[in-house]
Amino acid sequence: MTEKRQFRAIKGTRDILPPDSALWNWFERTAREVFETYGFRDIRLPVFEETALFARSIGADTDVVSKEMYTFEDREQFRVAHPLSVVDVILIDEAVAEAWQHGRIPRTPANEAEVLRLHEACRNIEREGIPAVLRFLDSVRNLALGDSLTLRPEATASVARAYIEHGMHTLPGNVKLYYVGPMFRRERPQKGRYRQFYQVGAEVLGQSDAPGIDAEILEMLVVLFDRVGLAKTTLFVNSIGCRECRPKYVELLRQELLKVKDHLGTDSQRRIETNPLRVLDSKLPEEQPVIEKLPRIADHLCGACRQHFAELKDELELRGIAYQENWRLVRGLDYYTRTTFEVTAEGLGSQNAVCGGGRYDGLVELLGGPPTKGIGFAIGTDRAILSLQEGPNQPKLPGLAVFIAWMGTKAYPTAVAIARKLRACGLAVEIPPEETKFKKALGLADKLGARYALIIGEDEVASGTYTLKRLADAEQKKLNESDLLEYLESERRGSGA
RNA sequence: GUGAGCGUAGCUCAGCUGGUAGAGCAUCGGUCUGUGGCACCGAGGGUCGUGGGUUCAAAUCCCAUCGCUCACCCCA
Repeated sequence: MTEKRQFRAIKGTRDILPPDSALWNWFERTAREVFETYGFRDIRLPVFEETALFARSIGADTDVVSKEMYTFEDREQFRVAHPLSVVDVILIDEAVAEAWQHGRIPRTPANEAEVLRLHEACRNIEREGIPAVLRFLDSVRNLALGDSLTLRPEATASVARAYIEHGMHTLPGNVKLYYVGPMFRRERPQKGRYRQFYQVGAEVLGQSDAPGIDAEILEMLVVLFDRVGLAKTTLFVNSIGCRECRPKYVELLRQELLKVKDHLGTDSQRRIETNPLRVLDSKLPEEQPVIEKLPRIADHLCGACRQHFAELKDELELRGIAYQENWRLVRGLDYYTRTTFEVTAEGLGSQNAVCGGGRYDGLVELLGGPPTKGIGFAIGTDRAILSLQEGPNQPKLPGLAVFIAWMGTKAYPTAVAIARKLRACGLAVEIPPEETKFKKALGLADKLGARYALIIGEDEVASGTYTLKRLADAEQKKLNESDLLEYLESERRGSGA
């Protein structure tokens, strides 16, 4: 008897089914097309990396790293079967001893204690019997043999790692890369937030931090959102300064917050110590008057940052990009400097950001690479799709073009041959694998949303002309094979399919 | 991690204060053996999330558990 329980997608993951998957593909394809027109090229990255990469880049103190990552140990040795005899145990014991000697077991204090315990258990097997064997097996299992790996919670760190690893700083000009794929974060799911979620993002890495780079990236975003028809998006920009001026501002902010501490809620009071910038993000209505009076970072930027931000805004004007300056827009990740930005859209519930990004001039160096400037963004695909589906601009995506209704053993070979030719023209064609009455076939064609039904019976085969019926208005015409191919191919181009 | 709401057919849901399951849509078949959408008729499909308790009797009341959803924390 097989088990009756049903398998289900695990919490925070989901299946994207047709027809939704078509919308997803179209969105990602459009992003690729737009990005490529801006000179970006695809980078395919692993979905997991050394845990330390994320800890270093995102910041070990952030929630993302401290409690929201899918981290696992990459074990590869001592996945031993249960020992069948005392001899087996002794053999395993010897193998462990040798591995320890040669450093194949990482020499951590925990492992050292485990190895000692394991040897002790082995020695006592004759005297104690089963309990010692169980202790022994426990210790074998507890050995932490592999590297700590983590499913990527975001991709910027991976891009930076790849940039360094492949010496991309020697490439001519700025390195412009985009990526598309899943990310993983172990959070409580809610609207627009999943444990496996998808992003499309882009990064520019190189020697220059010219505001024109920032502006171009924002232009590219606006163009993309416009092209996919995302409704009611708003671009917010801010500058959060650099390593020079930001710490001074944060300290000033902390001092000011302490003065008004009594007017803040418990969450914000806690943030005064943990991350004062986040207080600015608070949505609590009663805190708003207090927050409005707090010092603003724009007034405390160093000369260079102030100029950079001013030039960015000039560049945005120049490009005719609508934006709102939002002094309360801060980023949670440690590596951001200067320019930060976010795009919000409608229909998303409380998680209304579809895109976030910013400049991270110190990141590559932090990861051991050469001094490098960088800026990038990530679009939350789940949210973009959600907003698209709730918005007014539903793209019409081409579906099935032709359903071939055939009857009679003489018609079948002709139908199969024509199906292949139509498909070779790029048309989506469905052909029933077994004889189906025209009535039923037409009904199916209709339900599948086909634009045309091609009717092939004994008569058509005999005359060499086939009946093409347009399902929308029931108009029929008789065409020979070459006219048919020509007609449908021009129809395909016309429908943009 | 915290809080709230909800779990009845593939989907959306009804089933009032307990009397052992129903509708619409969808699917399949028929009316209609070379032509779809409409209409009519019919069929299949549920151990009412799971386990326990109260009761003569539980989808309904109680407890537990699992799951889903939304919000908070945090963040894209």
